[in-house]
Parts: sequence; structure tokens; C-alpha cells
Amino acid sequence: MDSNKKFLNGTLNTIVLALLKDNGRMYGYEICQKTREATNNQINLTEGAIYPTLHRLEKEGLLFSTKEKVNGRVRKYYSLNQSSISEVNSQIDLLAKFAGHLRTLLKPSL
Amino acid sequence: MDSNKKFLNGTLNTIVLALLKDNGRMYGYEICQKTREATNNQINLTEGAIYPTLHRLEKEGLLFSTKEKVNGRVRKYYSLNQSSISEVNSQIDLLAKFAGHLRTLLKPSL
DNA sequence: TCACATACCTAATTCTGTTATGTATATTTG
DNA sequence: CAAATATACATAACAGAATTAGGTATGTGA
Repeated sequence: MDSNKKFLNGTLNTIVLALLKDNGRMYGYEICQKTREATNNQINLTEGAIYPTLHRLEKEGLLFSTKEKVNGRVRKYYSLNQSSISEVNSQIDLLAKFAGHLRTLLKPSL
Repeated sequence: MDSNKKFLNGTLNTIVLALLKDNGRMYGYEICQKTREATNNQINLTEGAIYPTLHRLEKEGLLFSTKEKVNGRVRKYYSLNQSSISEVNSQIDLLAKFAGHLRTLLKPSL
């Protein structure tokens, strides 16, 4: 129920990049919600983690943001910079490989 | 080559527990070597990470250690405490599930 | 009106891995 | 044989990232 927590460390960056690659355009709050839904609340992204991460990635030049008013509230949408697609892909591959190794180490019987 | 690094964070505890569950009895240096071999150097456990982790897990009561002299050098072997098997299993399951979710998030196409 | 959902943000703290050392013995190699 | 390398333990300073806990503001439903 309270689930992973500590596991998230280090992987959050790449999770965010992967989601944006896949969905084109998302805002912070949405990323938290979608991730919870997609993982049955087992990966519980918190806002305290997501916003600093988005800011960091934007600062690093991997993302750009645009503000938009929707239903009276401001949303800040993030997208991948075209120029960083290959960088993003390699990060995703790296983490995917890591996840594979993890599985091997945890369940060597499989 | 230099690989993951940051990904390791948070997962090291559980990796160690899983290896010990599987191999019964290992010493720190061995855990580093075996993990590198098993993952083609892609998960590069360092001694600066492994020893504090082993000490921590022993302190928490999940492990116990015995020293043994082999070929003139002292080795410190670690094993799981019987009493903590169920705890260890649930941690491993949790991380395995996390790895699964990670895969889903990263490669939604699969 | 009050609670809750939406939507953003940041600061203090904690945790844990990296990097860099240090000690010591055994083995390999030039 | 001396020097380098591998084995095997350990700790300390530092850095980075998530947790926890707070804050602001608007819209909606009871």
C-alpha cells in the first residue's frame, strides 16, 4: 500500500522522460496521477518529488514548458526538446536494462 | 560502461538480501564481484556502498555475520537470519513488482 | 460554507551511494 | 626479488535526490 518509496530514487528522472516521450505533453500534477493509476498506486509519485525534477530537467535543457489556463487554473505543460530525443532514448534504454538485471538478480530462478 | 550509478539507489538493500537468500552465505567482496559478473559490469557495486549496507542490515537484525580465515585472509560471511525470511521475501517481491512497473512505464508499447 | 480536488511551489531533513582513502595479506609478473 | 595487482576489510567527507511537511490559489460538490 505505501509501497516502494525508496526504490524510486534515481529512476524518477527517466520515468518522467519516458512518460513525456510517450504522451507528448503533460503537466506535473497529471504525471503524478497517471503514474499512480498506471501502477495501481504502487508507484506513488509525490508532488514534492515531481516538481523539482521537472524544474531540473528543464534547466538541463531536456524539457521545455508552456503555461496554459484551463478551467480557470494555470497548468504548466512540459514536453521533450526535439534536440534531446536521442539522449532521452539512451537514458530509457539504460534504465530498462537496469530493470532487467534487477529482475535477474532478484529472481534467478526465472 | 560506467553504467547506471544513480539507479542503484534504494535498491541495493534488497539486491543484497536477494543474493544472500539465493546463495546462503556470501562475503562483501564476493557480492561486489558476483554482481558485476552477473550483470556484465552494468551494475557496478562498489565496496564503499556494500560494506555500509551490510553493516546496516546486520544492525537491523536481518543478517548475521561470521568471520573466517581463508588463505590467510579474513573473510566476513553474511547470511540471512531465519527469523527475517518472510520480511526479506516481501521486500524482494516489492522490488520485483517495482521493476515490473518500471518496465511498463518505460516501454508501454510492449 | 466547508471540504475536497486540482494545480502550482519550496525548504528542511534524511538517507544512501560516490569518491577517496587506509590497512593488510597473497599472488603474479617482470 | 621487488613491484604491481588481486583479495578483503573498513570509514569519512561529500553530493544528490526523495520524503515530509508546509504554503498559495481556484473550482466544484455536498
